[in-house]
Amino acid sequence: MATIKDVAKAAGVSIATVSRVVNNGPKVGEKTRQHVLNLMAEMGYTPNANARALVTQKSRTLGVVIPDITDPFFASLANGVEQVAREQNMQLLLSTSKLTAESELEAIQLLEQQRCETIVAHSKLLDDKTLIELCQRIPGLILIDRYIETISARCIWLDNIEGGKIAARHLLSLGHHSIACINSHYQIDDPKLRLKGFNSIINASKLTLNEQLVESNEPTLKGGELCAQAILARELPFTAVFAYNDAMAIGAISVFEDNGFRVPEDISVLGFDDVLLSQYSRPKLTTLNYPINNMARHAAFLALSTQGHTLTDNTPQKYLPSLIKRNSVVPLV
Amino acid sequence: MATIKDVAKAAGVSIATVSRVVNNGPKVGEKTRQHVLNLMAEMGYTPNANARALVTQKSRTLGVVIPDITDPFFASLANGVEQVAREQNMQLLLSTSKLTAESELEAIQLLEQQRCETIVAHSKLLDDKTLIELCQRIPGLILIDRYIETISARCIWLDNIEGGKIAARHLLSLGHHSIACINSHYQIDDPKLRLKGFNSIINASKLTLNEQLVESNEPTLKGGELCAQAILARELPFTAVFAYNDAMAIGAISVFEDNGFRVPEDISVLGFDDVLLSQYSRPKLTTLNYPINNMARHAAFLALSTQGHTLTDNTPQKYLPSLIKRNSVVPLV
DNA sequence: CACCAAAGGGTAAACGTTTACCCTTTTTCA
DNA sequence: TGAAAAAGGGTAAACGTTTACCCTTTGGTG
Repeated sequence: MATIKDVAKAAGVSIATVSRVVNNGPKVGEKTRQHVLNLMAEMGYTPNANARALVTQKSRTLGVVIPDITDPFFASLANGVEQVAREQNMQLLLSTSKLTAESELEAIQLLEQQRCETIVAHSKLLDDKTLIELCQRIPGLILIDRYIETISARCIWLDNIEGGKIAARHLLSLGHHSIACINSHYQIDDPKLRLKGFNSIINASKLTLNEQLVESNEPTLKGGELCAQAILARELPFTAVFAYNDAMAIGAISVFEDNGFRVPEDISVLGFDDVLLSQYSRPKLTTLNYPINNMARHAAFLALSTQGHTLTDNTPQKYLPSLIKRNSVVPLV
Repeated sequence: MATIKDVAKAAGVSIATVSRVVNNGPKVGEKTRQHVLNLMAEMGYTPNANARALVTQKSRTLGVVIPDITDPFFASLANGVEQVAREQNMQLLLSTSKLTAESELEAIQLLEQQRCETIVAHSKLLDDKTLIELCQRIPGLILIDRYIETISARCIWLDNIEGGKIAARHLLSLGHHSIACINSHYQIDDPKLRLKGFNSIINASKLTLNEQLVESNEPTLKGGELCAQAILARELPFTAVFAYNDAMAIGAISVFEDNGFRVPEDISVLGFDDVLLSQYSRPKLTTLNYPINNMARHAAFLALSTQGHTLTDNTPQKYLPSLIKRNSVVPLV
């Protein structure tokens, strides 16, 4: 592979000159510039980003850590960071973590080795202490979907409690009083917080959530199906369901319909996340929008500004989900 | 950020020794190793991947070019490459291209600059000539979802014609004779080839495809809806639909149902791609599986072997879609 | 015509590693 | 006991760039 030296030699100039034409620098005459440009094209010269990064101390690289690109939610997250990378003429380095603390740590460290100028990490399993240390050591590290008070300036998160409240208010306002909950059984805060918010509103209106109508499973289509079956098996009356996410909601809907219930006529189903899926389902899903793409963009910018690249605006780092009304939730008649 | 020199100085050894402990090299005594290890941890030392890449001439980096991570099909592609990266202890560099030739070229060049050891590129818009040149210059470049005869050894592609044939045979075998086609209007080969294969089987059984029942639009949910509306507007009888992809199929289904047709009872709908979506839809989609994840893995391995990393097996590089029977297609009664 | 500035371009150090080669100390074994 | 081999560790070049600093030529100004 041709290096700057090869080009310099071929052109009969110094490497400094070649470097200047590559970077559109000053101090190079028009004929020389053209001459060098021609030779570069001819020789197929491409600057070596590693060497550049080494000498300039800037990798022009943005890292992102997620568990799974295949999950539309995380794809959307990665997409947000990618957009910023593109706008800033940077590259996206993607590191995936398995669902273990060690794996998350490793993913972050790999990105650190690459000297990413900035890292947006979705870490649910690493403990606060480790994350705090990491943030101290890595200036451009931003945590997304996580809130740690000590380093809140480095966090971008969604208010899950408020999400649960919004859901409860909406269902209540439509006259639903017997509501089932289909939750994730993952050992992270999100499911607990959403249920907590939901419960608080239910209680505030002198109602109680029937424990028998709350089921947990993995946050997937299959998990949703299993929860729905379990709930149906109890043979208790209910008119609405608050699901942990859209995939579970869709799984539940299919079970309801297979059992002769119509959605939304017999049972209203409220999702969470507003992933693409929710627009493809029948009926189209009423859900809570999780502005993950915007949050990811924000995280990326924040990370850049931490490095002094851009000036930091002061948009609050706590986001709120918003209700998207489609067709899976209707008023109780 | 601490460098190897800092650690060496603190430990009172040479940088060579530190380098050896970092790389688990030989020629370093147990006490020295421990001593250095402790200091590294204490100082928060992390090796600089750029410097390493420069001196070893290996970036341990795998690049992938796709138009959009958010599209489940491409997410699956990226996922395949990512799996290989993980297995090989390498990093994934993701570069997205807009739907223009220049943008695709730029995305590849960006990855080339990073000296990715291999690049898996999904390029539909770049012309053959440019791609051939690129393959000549970049040893680890592999083209996925594209077939160019001159460089077929560098291509991994799906047999779209055969896909169309499989679809036609299946529908015909179930007794469907009046079949509508909902196609993509993108100016790439895939839609044409699928229709060509489809047509060839139809003709072979002395039937003809009614031109009035063929509609094209963008390969999305919306596009599928528009096609379905256009076809319905013609008021011609048909009992089955062959859609370009699952998204279009789902869009079409929703239009059919909104117009009082039941799927599959009144109209059978056959999709293509077998993305996650197809399992989430109601009815679950009968579709052709596009083994993109495997193809991407294969591409990544192929790219690595081109570099002499692994030995190349001789799996054929042309893949065939396979029929996945779910619930959107039934025999004509 | 002398002087100076501007324009064009070269030299070499530095970035953080790896590794071939060399040197010293310790161990092994005849 | 002595020599050779093994073990442990150091020196310095090289990877491909960028950039501060320096030098030479040209042209303009008084």
